[in-house]
Amino acid sequence: MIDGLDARILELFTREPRIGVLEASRRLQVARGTVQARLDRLRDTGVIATFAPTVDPAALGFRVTAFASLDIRQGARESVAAHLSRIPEVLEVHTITGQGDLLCRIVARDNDDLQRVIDDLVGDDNIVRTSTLIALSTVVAPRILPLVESATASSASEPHTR
Amino acid sequence: MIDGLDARILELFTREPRIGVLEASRRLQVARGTVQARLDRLRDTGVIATFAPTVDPAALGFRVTAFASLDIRQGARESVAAHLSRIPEVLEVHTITGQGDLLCRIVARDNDDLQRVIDDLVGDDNIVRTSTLIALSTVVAPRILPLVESATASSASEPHTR
DNA sequence: CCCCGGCTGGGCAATCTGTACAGCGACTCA
DNA sequence: TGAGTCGCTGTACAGATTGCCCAGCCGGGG
Repeated sequence: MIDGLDARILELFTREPRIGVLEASRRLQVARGTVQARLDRLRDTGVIATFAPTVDPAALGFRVTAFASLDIRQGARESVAAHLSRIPEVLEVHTITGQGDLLCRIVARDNDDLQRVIDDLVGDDNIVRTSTLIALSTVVAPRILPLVESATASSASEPHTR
Repeated sequence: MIDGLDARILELFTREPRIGVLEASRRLQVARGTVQARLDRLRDTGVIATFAPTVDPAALGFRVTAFASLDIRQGARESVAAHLSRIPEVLEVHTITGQGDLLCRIVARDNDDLQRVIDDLVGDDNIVRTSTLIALSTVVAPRILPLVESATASSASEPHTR
């Protein structure tokens, strides 16, 4: 899917985002056009989902992160989804296997505020039961580079440098 | 913490990351220096954690996302953390309240591969019990703009435009 | 009433971007 | 083996952008 050069490009832009295509090509010892083409391709294929800056909720004052598991009434998924998407503190929601039906990642300003957010959450009658886990600390910060590395073809084969 | 202009800058750069400072200043009808200063400040204060591109694991071939809850032996957190950080498919780990001790976000190429990843996970003797939830679909995709909006001072007060 | 921080509008040199083109080596298919 | 294709290189050029600086202006706080 991606080769060693792609991986190096991703790594470089992850570590030093403001670097620019030209400087990147110098660092990687390849032609500028190559970096540009690779970057375009990575974007086109969706590997790079977006170049948007990453915003830290904590720095916005939302210092508490929690995961809420919701049991919802049969067939009410659409409705609940709409409800959840109207709550700004809900950062992402997944349908999941297991006891709960939905898993939400939510944030709040503090523990009291979390209560408010949860009250908002369960404000929908289609939500039958909830269970909330508060994230106390981050053991492994969100990361992607190790995965990029392990997804690299050359890390498994591909002898030629290309 | 942040005002309306900050919020508009964040929104603009989130929607059209490649826009550049100059074009952004035109769109927002403010001086270029202002956008530049705001952007610098947002970065310095940590609101913008990074300008790194967002990589999509699915596009790398890791189409399965799961959340694993781990019960670990007392006092073995450090050791387990090190163990987890060595597994590329582990994208983030939080210490949490509740029954489990750690919550991991993991990805895998497919369901079979997920089994392999989980086997890797529980390869540490300090992990007592695990419970895995597979994400079947994304109900609300990771987002931050609604939160930015709700964190904006002007959305609550601050009458002057500044 | 003065000072200060923040925004404006302007300017300048240096750099980068977008784009194009020809050459070249490697690979694929006949 | 030969033709065609693909990706990378090196180069080129115009136009746009960046980083940085400055003077002026304005409103709020002391």
